[in-house]
Amino acid sequence: MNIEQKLTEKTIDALKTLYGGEVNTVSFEKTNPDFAGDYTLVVFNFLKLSKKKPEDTAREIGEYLKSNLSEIADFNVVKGFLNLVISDVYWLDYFNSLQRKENFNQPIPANAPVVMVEYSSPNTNKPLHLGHVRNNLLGYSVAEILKAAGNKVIKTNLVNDRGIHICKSMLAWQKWGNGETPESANMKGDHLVGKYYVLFDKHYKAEVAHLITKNYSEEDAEKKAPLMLEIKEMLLKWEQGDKAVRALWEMMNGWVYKGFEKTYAIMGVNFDSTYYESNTYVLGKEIIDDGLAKGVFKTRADKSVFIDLTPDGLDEKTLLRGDGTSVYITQDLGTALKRQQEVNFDKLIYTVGNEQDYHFKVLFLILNKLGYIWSKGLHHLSYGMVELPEGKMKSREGTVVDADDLMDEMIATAAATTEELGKVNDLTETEKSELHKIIGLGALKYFILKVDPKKKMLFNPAESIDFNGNTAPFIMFNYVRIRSMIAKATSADATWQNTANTNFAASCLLPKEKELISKLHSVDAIIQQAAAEFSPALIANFTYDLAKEYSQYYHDTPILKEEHNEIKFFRLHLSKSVGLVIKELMNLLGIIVPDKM
RNA sequence: GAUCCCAUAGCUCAGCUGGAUAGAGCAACGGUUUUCUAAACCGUAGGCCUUUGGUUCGAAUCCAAAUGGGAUCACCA
Repeated sequence: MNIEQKLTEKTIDALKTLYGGEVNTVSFEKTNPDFAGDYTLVVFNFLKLSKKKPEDTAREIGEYLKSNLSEIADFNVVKGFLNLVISDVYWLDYFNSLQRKENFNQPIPANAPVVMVEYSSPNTNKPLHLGHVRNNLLGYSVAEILKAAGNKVIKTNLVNDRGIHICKSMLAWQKWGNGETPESANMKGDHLVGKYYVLFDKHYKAEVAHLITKNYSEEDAEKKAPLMLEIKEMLLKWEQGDKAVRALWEMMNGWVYKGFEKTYAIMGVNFDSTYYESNTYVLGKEIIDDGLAKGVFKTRADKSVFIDLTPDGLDEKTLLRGDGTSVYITQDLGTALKRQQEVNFDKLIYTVGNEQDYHFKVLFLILNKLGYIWSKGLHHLSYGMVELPEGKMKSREGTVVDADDLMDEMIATAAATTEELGKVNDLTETEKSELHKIIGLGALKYFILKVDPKKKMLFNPAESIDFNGNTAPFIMFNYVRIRSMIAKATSADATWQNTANTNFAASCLLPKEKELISKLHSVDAIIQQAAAEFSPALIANFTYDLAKEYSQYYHDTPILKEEHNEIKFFRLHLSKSVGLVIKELMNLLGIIVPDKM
């Protein structure tokens, strides 16, 4: 039982003994740094029970706790706030018992909940941009956090590899590509395909403009433009399985996959399974029949199937076209059912931007109405858009920040900064470039993940991402100092590692040391909270706080230079623990920490 | 027209399950290095927590409205 649970339990006892009150739960908070103490109980809520002044109530509870809990060294009362001072002995004992494991990926019990995390879900007509980067980093990190919190996690990707937008780049390449390939163009496959997607749009817009000069309405021009007609025909051929179209489709998608693989590899994300919409888009018919049989869905005169959600404050939603073909939501219904049948998940997390809030609301509601109990386990991890100073990114208007370019720039900046500081000249070129990658990508990942996923975030390309302050390089820097110090200590005298801290006098514990131990004490709770809220930002901000505390400690406190071995060894052990925790928490964000920098 | 989301320092963000004097980083200004990695540390300055009303012993936090910003409401995905 940890100290918070003990406090809660004894406080409930205190209220019963002192005032005869039955209370189910009380909550403590960390004492405000301006006051003496570790935990604070706000007693205003108990005045009805005590029928006494706040100060008296607080004092009486304080006295009860002090005499019934050996961990409490002292207490003080300020107005209605009861500040409890936990004894140094408790913190030191806790630290001694803390056998911090090397990483959080402990064996997961066989009966652990199965959680599927879907993320990335790219279109195969253009390269990934900053918006996708946020999606990928979030999905990957949330999956890792869920693992650390004791879940069986399956990372999954749903690739949008078909549809009219895919045909656009295909047609453009066919018309104007002259057989260009990624090799001949010396270009990543996804970028090459993206080039033709943009090219299509350019020609298409020209056609539309031309038709408008011939007195077509804008709407008509968009529909009648020759390229639009060709595209529709191509899509139809694709659906009919036309050999030539399919071959072109497979070739160009192949290019894109090769490109994506590279991007994923450098980004450091991965998947346990991948679904392709070209396979899943026909799914869902089963569900349609089921819904019709249950009377949840209805049929219109033209044979299209829909559900009336107006009683739920939503609209009518079409689920199947009149010609019997699937729409987006049909496929999602089918894919959800298929996944449930295949992996029997307890939870399925969809990492998708908040522009699709309505879609997922409808999707979950429909599954619920169909009586699928498992639909309660579905969750839309809805994240905010990444905006540029001039607004939202738009692929077609070219106002996107390309993922590959951005990562390259980050690595280049990291390289320049590292060279300038010149602290790692003993590394080989290979080691150096690996280090630049770790620092540059770490900075980018941290920059994105430290923001609450639910909120939109702003990225200003003109201002480069910081390497100082609340950043990954700062956190890494503290880790590296610890590593360096420990290496020195060990090469001088390795015995410290085997020395327990049992002889260390609690009276020597510095306030900062107590704070650091208290911080380590709350790591597990933070991980659980981050898992419950699907929020890597909580991990990021906690890790920064820890690193900052440590940085101050490191600055103010002699460690290697401490003369008394007992104290020196304790400080080394404390530093080592902080280092391990930093490493583990950063890994949950998908960030690697270097040994030198 | 309807629904949903957002508003905290010059900028980017924490804090939001109600609690004490609202915190970081960047940018600005000043200081710290013969001593464990200065990508650091310390200090100064910077706030009507968009506004108004309500609930409460107590509101940045909960509720309502207003204002401003964003998104969504396809037989598109």
